[in-house]
Formats: sequence, structure tokens, C-alpha cells
Amino acid sequence: MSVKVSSDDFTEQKILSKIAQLYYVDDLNQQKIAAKLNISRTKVSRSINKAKQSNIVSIKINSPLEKFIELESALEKVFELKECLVVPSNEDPAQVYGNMAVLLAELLDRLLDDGDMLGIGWGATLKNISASLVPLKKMNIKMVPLLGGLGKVGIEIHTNSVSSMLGQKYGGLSYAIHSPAVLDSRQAKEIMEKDSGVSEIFKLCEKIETALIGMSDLGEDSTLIKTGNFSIDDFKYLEGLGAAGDVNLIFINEEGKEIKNKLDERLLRMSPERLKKVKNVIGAAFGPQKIRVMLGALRGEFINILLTDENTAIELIKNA
Amino acid sequence: MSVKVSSDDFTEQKILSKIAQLYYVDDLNQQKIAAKLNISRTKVSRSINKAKQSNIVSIKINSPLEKFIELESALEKVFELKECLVVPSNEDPAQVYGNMAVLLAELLDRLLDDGDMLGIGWGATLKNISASLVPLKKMNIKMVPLLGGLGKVGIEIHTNSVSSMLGQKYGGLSYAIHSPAVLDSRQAKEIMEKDSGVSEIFKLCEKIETALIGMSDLGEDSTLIKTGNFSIDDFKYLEGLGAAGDVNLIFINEEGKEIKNKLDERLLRMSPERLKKVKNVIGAAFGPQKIRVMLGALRGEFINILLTDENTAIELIKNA
DNA sequence: TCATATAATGCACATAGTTTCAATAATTTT
DNA sequence: AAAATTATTGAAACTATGTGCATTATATGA
Repeated sequence: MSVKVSSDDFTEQKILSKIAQLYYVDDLNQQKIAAKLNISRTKVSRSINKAKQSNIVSIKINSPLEKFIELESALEKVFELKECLVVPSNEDPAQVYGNMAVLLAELLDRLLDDGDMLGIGWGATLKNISASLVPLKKMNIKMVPLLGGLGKVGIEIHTNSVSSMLGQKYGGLSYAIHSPAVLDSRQAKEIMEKDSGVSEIFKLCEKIETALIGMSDLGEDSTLIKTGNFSIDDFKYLEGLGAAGDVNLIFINEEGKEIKNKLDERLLRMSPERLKKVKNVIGAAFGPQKIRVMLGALRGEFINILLTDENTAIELIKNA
Repeated sequence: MSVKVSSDDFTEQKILSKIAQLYYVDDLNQQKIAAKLNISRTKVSRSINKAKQSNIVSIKINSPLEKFIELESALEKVFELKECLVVPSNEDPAQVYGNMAVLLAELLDRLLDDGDMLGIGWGATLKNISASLVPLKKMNIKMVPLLGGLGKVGIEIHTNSVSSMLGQKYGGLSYAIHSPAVLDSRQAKEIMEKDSGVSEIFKLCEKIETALIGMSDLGEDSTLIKTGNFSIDDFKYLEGLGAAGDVNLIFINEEGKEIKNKLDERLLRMSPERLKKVKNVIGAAFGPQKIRVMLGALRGEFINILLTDENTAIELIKNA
């Protein structure tokens, strides 16, 4: 009896391997295999599936980019992302920005059509990527800032400059927001909100389907401190509340929960509720200090497309 | 300029690898990949092809039987066979016969249906394979000898015994031919041919679509000598004409040409012309001494399905 | 810069592959 | 050994994939 079973297994494996070979290696179609082996096409189809499931067939992607692709697939699955793009890590951040720019150009080419709007967040990463981005083709897209200006004149990280740079490169239009992102009082913010120019932009934001945002940590080196918009005490206060950083000036913790705080009422930026409704939110960031805020942005689903580097990708997966 | 080209290549390879990964590894269909990446389904299809052609995708068959499958594919191509089956070589011929029997059972299961006829040739190989064959399922098939009897009573290699053994195993019918294969004179052969029993069988032969035959060399150990049907002088005479051996008592050289000879008119067997019309002719043989006659049978297209062992398969490919 | 050649794109159709379902065959249980 | 259960099968309906062709976009050369 056992002899019979083992010869059945042998026979089965033989025929599965043979069919797999004919299909995948010799490139016959299922119809031809069926005719050749005198079996039904249905059986060929089922045998191929069986061969795949029993690992008789192994398919591999051979590419120098393979490891990045695998990281991307893993992150897409773990954080339920629409898409993830990973570039090689490099000691020289300029290299990383450059590679990110190449992938971002390809991504935007797929995501945007003539007439579409692109929401723009803030951050050094965004600024640097945008600087080296070369559009695949010109498009009549409209750049819309998602928050007020940050930084003083001369420190060009404010959203308007990123918007206008991208607008110029794409040959499209860029809107400017004529208000700071951080105001002195709730009253001041409410007044700015009602300003016709500002409110027009926030009205446009309602229709945005694609946005590009950065993620920032609360370290002392943070651009927010450098620009003078926030003090070290502000950061300590936010850390005390459990914040890990911000996405588009929305402060969040590592778990992805928004950290409501006393500063919120003075911030002029797209609301968390609205941001979560945007179809494609591309978040770009890398580096060990960003891990916590990135985890928050991913877990809280503030972003659904991630652009990062290899080392950061590995860390994110470890902590997933 | 060169920078732009290389980043285009990078971008292209990236997207091809990504699509290939999604398709082959993550098992998304083309429609879903298209939706995910915001491109047309057509483009996905074309990208997958490009990825295959540029060897980004490599497909391998993993199976302990892989090397046999590869030999089979190679032989099928080189000799334009309908099918080829290769079993592991083994010092113990009984093991080889056993494995051949397993594959033959599976083959016959595919080739034959209820009511079909199976033509049976002669030879020690056939006898031994048939002895260990276990049918996959019972079938009402009819065994028809393709030549007269060989050997004396007690030396059971004559076709009738192979036929009846297989007939019993399959639960089918086996015809017996009541005449020797080698007669004393042309007249004797012509008389036997007219015998009602014999002519009935040769009439059945006309309708045969599947046949199982052996291939025999002209060595002194050949069964034909042992049975006394041929003398060493006969063999020397045939060798002198360039014969390498026989398929169903049709003498052929290494190139596949039939060697007409003075013995032919005394042989009672299916004609070469008729044999070549049979849809499926399964030839089974192995061993170094058989190489020449097997090459002839393959090149002369006397057989279109080959059943052999690994070492013989390798030799055949070397000499192809 | 414009005209021309060349390549990329997506639609509509053609081909290929999978799944459902009803029938048949194999297996297990009684 | 008969009955009940489970697995296998192939035809047909469905889904997925590939391709020819007209169109649009891109590159090339005058």
C-alpha cells in the first residue's frame, strides 16, 4: 500500500513538473500542453496552480533594485499603503534627495493629469527633493500650499517657495498663501482664515486629490526651531503630551493619534480631518530621528504613499 | 544628457521590477496593478513582457525530478518527439524497469481510452516493464501483437505473453497471433499471412493508433540469438549491410534508414510504412549497447514517444 | 522652428486562462 | 458489499491577458 502511494506521488510530481516546465520554460500555452499530453486544458490550468502552490515553480525578480522592491512590497502590506517607494541609503543626503526626486517625478507623472492640483506641505526634505526634481513631462498642474508660511525671509523652506519651484518646473500654476502658518493668537488666526486670499486657497484644498507632505520630529535641530516659529519650550510641551512630531503641522504620537494641544488654535493648516480625506497623500522622509513620527503618520493613516530610503524602510518594518 | 538617460533607465527598470513583483510575487492581476499604479492595463501587460524579456523575471522549476524533465524537454526538441520520459539510471535494471513501468502507466492512462487498441512489439525491455506495470485504472483496451511469435516455449518473451499480461492487468482483451515471426521461406510467410486468424490481427493493426515497441541491437547477447530465431551469421550479414538493430523486426541503420535485406520476405510483422502511420509509437529501451539503434529509430521517426533512462538520454543528446 | 520619422499609448477586439457546476469516479464508513 | 461521502473531471461561462490599429506624443533632422 505504501509503495503504491509513493509511486502515485512520484507520478503526480512528475506530471506537475513536466507541465510547469512546458508552460514556464518552454513557453507552450495551456491549449498546446493539453493537446501534447492528451489531457484537458482545465487540468493543465489546475496542474499549473498546484505546481505553483507546492513550490515546484519558483519565480524570482532579478534586478539590482530587487531589495528595494521587496522593502516596498513589505511596507505596502504592513501599513496598507497604496504605494511605497524606497531609494538606496547614502551618507550624502543630496544623493538620497536626488534619487527620491527621480522616483517622485515618475510617481507624479502617474498620479497627476493636466488640470489637477497638487497640495504642498512643508519641510527641508520636500524642499530638497523638489529642488532636484526633473518632471517627466510638462503638465498644467496647480500647486496649492496646505499651510501658511514658515520661516523668515531668507530661510527658504516656506511652502510658497516649494510650490513655486514645482510650478515652474512643471510649467504649471502655483498659488501662494499670504499668511504665516503660526499666528500669535487664536483671534489672529481666525482673521487670517477669513482673508479672501487665504480662504480661497483653503477652498481649493477641499478639492485636492493628491498631496505631498513632509514629516518632522521634535529634535532641537528641527527646522521649526531654526525658523523661530516654535521655541524649545513649545517642543518640550508637545513632547510632554506624547507627541513624536508633526505631519503638516498636525502633531501626532508614535501610535498615530493626533495630539491636540494649545498651539493648534493658532495654526493655519489643512485640518487632520480633511487631510485624511485626500486620495493620495505622499509622505517623504528618511533618517533615524524621523522613525517615530513616520510610524505615527503610517499608523494613523495620515499618509498612504511613502517615499523613503532603505535604512529607514528597514527600521519601519522592524517596528511595525 | 547622459545623466538624464541613466535616470530614465533607472526609472524604467524600477517600474518594470515593481510591476513584475506585484504580478508574479504578490499575485495581483494586471487590472489591479494598473489601478494601483494609475497606468493602463495594456501598459501593465506590455511591461510584464518587457520584464520577462529583459530577464528581470526568472522562473525555475524546483523538483528532484528537474534534471529528468530537462532531459525530456531537450530530447523532445532535438528529435521532434511528441513526448519523452526519462527515469533515473540504476545499476539494478529491475529498478529501471520499475520506474519505467510507473511512467508508462501514467502515459497509457493519458493516451488510451476505453475501447482503444494498443499494439505490442517485442523485446526483453517490454516484457520486464509490462511485468511491473500497475495500471492507474482498469480500461477495456485491446492488446494487439504487431508481429508473430518469437522464442521457444519456455522463453517467454514472445509478443503473445506481453499482450496477455497487459490485457489481464488492464482488465481488457488480448489478441494472440498464432504464427512465428520468422518463417522458413517466403512461401511459408505468404501462407501464414493468409491464415484467417493471422490476417484478422493484421487487419486490426491497420486501425491502431498507439503502439508500444522495443528496440534491439545486433550484439551476440541479443534475445533474437538466444531464442534461436536468428543466427550469428544472420547478424553478421545484417551488420555488413550497415544495420544497427531493429524496431519491431524492421532493421535500420544509425541514420534511421531502413536496411532492406533477404530476411525481410520471411518476417511476419507490421510493415515500416504502416508503423510510421501510427499516431503514437512508444519506444522503450536503455543501455549503451542500444544507443545506435535508438538513434536510428529516433532519426528515422519510427518512434515518436521515447521512454528511457538518464544515462541513455544523455548519450542520445550528445550524438544528436 | 517646423516638418518628418519614430515610438508610446489606449481602445476594441482576439486569444488565453480560470471557475463554476453537474456528473462521474474514488474513497470511506456502515 | 452497499451506502454515504469526498475528490476529480471536463464543458461552458466567465475573467484575464495579449495584440492590431488608429491616435497621440516624442525624438530627429532640416
